Amino acid sequence: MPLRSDWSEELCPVRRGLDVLGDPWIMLIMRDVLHGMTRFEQIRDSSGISDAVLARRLRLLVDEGLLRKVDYRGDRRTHAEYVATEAGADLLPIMHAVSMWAEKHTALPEGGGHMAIVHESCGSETTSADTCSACGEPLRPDAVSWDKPWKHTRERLVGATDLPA
Amino acid sequence: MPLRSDWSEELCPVRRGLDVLGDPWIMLIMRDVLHGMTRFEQIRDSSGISDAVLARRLRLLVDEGLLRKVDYRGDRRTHAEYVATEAGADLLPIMHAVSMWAEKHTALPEGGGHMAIVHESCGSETTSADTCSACGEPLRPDAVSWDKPWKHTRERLVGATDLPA
DNA sequence: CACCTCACTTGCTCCAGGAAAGTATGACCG
DNA sequence: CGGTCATACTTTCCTGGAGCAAGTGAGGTG
Repeated sequence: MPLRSDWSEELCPVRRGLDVLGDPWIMLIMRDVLHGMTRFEQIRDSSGISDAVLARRLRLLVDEGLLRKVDYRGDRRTHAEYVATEAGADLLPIMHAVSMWAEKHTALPEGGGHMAIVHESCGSETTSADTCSACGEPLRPDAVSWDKPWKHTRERLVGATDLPA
Repeated sequence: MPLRSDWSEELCPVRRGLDVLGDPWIMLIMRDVLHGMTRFEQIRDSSGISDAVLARRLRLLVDEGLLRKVDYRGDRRTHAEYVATEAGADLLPIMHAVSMWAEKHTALPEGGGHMAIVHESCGSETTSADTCSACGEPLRPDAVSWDKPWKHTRERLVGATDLPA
């Protein structure tokens, strides 16, 4: 990745992973995409990223194979959309792990609350990042909801769409 | 954290987590510390970080409560040492998740190989980031080894040392 | 007391980030 | 068929952190 020294050839997989993920915006963009926010302006408004940086990151994510850009026929015109590939959807366990770490080790701000990660297949909250702690099944994105009490929403995620619609 | 816009007050826990973790060096430093590399020069030489950036990151990590700085009486003089707190040791599932993602979705470089994460309590490799997929126990850092075939080593991690030695 | 090691700090240049404004494309509107 | 609007960027400008290299200061050593 051109934003920093290139770690894609490192032998340690943690370091190779950080070559892509060691940037605060990457994960935030992918979080939005997995919540069904696929359009440029949706992601920008949701994450607060600047136009220039968002454009660069989206290009990077497409190059790295985490996102796929598709032209989507909306109500009255075609939009550009970014959807997660399997590599992108597979960031979900990392997001869960980050979320669980933050809930345990950062101060809950005013008005916040515990975000439960719910495995819709079995209906239970999971305490593991990658495997449902209740039923033992692997957590697939399209079977997971994030329950956000501060927004009074329970949002179902969307999975990979490797095949064009 | 002063390196970027402050996200510590965000309601979304993913974003609060990225306030600390959205930097490539943080995770790399913590990886080294969990491998028992606790001294300034060890971390610098292992990770390739520059002196100035390492010093700033160590200060940040101490401020954020992921590391604790201790003066350690060595062979002939006292050294500064950085050891993981519980908050620091709890990054382990995130590292595992990053490692597993990278092994699945990045190209293995020349001379590389699969890094197995071994739960020493039961002797099995785990495929889950936070819970041993073989025996179901939570993965504690001091019961985990990383098997690195390219170095022909199997390195036992060290856990949190919240109480001064 | 000159010298060494360790853990930083300082200075310098360069490039990425953030904010705001500009632009290209296509759609719809009269 | 020209004007306006929405969308998805690109460009410009400024500031600040990254990376490199050299310096500094506190202990300990011969």
